[in-house]
Amino acid sequence: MKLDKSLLSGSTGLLVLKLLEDGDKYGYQMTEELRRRSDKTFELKSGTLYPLLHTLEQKGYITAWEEASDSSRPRRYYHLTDTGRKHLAEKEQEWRTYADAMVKVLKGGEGYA
Amino acid sequence: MKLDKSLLSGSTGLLVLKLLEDGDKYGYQMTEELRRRSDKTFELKSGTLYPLLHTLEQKGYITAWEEASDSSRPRRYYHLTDTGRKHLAEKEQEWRTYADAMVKVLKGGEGYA
DNA sequence: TTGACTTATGTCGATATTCGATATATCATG
DNA sequence: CATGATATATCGAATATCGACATAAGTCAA
Repeated sequence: MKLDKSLLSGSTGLLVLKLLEDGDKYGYQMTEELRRRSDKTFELKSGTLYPLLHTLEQKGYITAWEEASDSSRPRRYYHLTDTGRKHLAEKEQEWRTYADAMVKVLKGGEGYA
Repeated sequence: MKLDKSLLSGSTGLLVLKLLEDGDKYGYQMTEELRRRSDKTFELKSGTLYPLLHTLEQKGYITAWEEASDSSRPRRYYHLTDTGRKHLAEKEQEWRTYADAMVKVLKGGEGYA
């Protein structure tokens, strides 16, 4: 089944921050883990992920550090800051509020009309 | 609490079609009913609603008819077509899939790492 | 009666989000 | 040695939403 990607847009930041709650991770790893944890529902594209990570870093929610490596291209690990952790908690609450409201509307309007 | 409007963006079309499932409605009425049924969580702006209605009409999901009136500005009522009804069912299913995946990710990754 | 508020539909430009395409580079596997 | 996986990144296009603005009729109180 082809899913409309825009159905939950705006929540990608929340998902990424949530992944970092468990510990530092690098971009590609996040893509993989998100696919796994969501049973292939969320497939983050590189064109979405990397600009998003830069934005989250600019906002102070995450910080980056580079894995030391001689030969190959270094991995950029990201770390969830205290500010990011607070922001994540707020966003999680917001999502629950929205999801609850959605359920209410989808339940039907028989009792209202 | 100020809610981030973009958190569930993309689902507005689904909400509007859902409202029309109960019967024909006009734009302003949808705004009111959506606010009521969602306990003030969803507040549809006119700048969002009217262009959206025109788009849904173009796609054949809804049809419009004007309330007969001599003096005042006529209300534009919208009707859910069969195509729209099918589309609504698909979108509802998609939303449930996404919401389920969201819950899985937000549950935490302890069991995965 | 005048001013404010609600009802009602609509456009426009700005902003944000996401995707697809493209680019680059390393490593493992056949 | 070519293909695919790993890994990060940019760019332009498409889309969604909002805030501001415009218009116009009805209601209600000072």
